[in-house]
Amino acid sequence: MGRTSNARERLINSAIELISARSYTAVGVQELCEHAGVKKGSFYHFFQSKRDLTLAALDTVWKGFRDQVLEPIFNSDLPPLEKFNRFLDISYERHCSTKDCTGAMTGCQMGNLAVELSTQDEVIRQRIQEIFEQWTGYCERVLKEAIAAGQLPPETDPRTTAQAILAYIEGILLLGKTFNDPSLIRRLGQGVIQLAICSSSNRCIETKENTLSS
Amino acid sequence: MGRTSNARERLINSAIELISARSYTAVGVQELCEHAGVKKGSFYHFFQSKRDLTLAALDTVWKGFRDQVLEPIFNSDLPPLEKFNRFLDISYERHCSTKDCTGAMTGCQMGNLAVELSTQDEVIRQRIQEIFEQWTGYCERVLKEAIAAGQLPPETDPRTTAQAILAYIEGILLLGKTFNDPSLIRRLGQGVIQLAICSSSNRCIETKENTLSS
DNA sequence: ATAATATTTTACCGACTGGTCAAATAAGAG
DNA sequence: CTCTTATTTGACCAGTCGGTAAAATATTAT
Repeated sequence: MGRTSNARERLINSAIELISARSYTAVGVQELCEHAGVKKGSFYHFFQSKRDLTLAALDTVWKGFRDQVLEPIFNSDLPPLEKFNRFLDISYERHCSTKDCTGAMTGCQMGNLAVELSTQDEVIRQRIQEIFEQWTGYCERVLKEAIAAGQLPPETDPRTTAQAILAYIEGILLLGKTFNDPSLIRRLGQGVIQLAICSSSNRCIETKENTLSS
Repeated sequence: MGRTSNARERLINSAIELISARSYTAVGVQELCEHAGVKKGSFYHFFQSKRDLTLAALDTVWKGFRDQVLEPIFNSDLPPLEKFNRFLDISYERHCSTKDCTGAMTGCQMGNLAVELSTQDEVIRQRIQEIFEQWTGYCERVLKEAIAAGQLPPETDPRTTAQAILAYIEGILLLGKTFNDPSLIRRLGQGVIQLAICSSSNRCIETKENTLSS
């Protein structure tokens, strides 16, 4: 009963677009409403607070990223370690197109929020921590595949290595944003495989084939 | 002639403390003034704008970091690659002590500002870009030392590798902040040397000695 | 057609935003 | 001691912040 509306979805989409382009604090509820074509009273009909909308936007971003990027790549039949290269190729394309549209490389939507809000909003921090843990879960499974396939030494610690890879990716996006230059994803992305090799031993171990060539 | 004052320095110190703990936008001019014991009129006697103070704070942070951390370590007589491990040890200690004091790991002061403001303030973005370029300059020199000492393959590209290392460090600090857990610096920091090895060739090359052991 | 309800609208709140200005004041140099 | 100048002070600005409350309005299920 009662009427229906997509204002909630419009608000979430506006939040993703505006906050990604600028920052959480730099975008106000008023601007969010104007961009979504929603009056402020309606905003607070659908969300308890600006933070609440941000949490919803965060979930939407994560779901989209997981379903459209992570799942297709990490469930594909590519050789395990090749999946990281494929991931970086997709990331490069995505960040190029947003830079072509807006003039600026915006970096990682989740990493941006984490940096801005982790010390200020414990709920948001924990949500992003959960997301990053799921994120590394995908990497971890691929690393185990690679170990099973003999492409990584059996002493490799999949969990730590997965975290190292995520850290490296986030760092690349941070640097790319700072330099406003997506090509850093290309240049630095090549090193991501090195992070996997030899991670638990200090000696370097030969890989069986040239599985690392892009 | 006329009186003297350290209000300018007090404002810079307050900016470093408050903005590092929260964020640029989350800290207002009013709060900055109260924390520094300065009236707002004085603020605008010393600085043209909030952004101006932030640029001054950025310079102070960078100078301190360079003089107290980078220079002592990278100009020391440690084996070249060992310098990165030493750097990470110091970083770990620093982030632990700020977490013990404030309850939160705050991450990289410069990286935080870069993430928050790169898309919004071109002047600040460029300043941080310059800082990061100097930062990588230190890494680059160490990598060249290591190549000369035969600890890295001669095909190593020092510039790209230096950027990769900075990206990895920034990523570790981002993840550490998100998880509010400085121990990530320890756990993930071990991988930093892997980034240097084999970075330009796709084959893994044996290091001459166990120069990488911590 | 109507009743129940989901949505929209409008007006409003106190607090705070970054920034301005001119007058008051204190301290250095001569 | 005085003159000059750097600093301090407090009042003020328009605009925005996140959030509230209640009445008006559609809309859907019956």
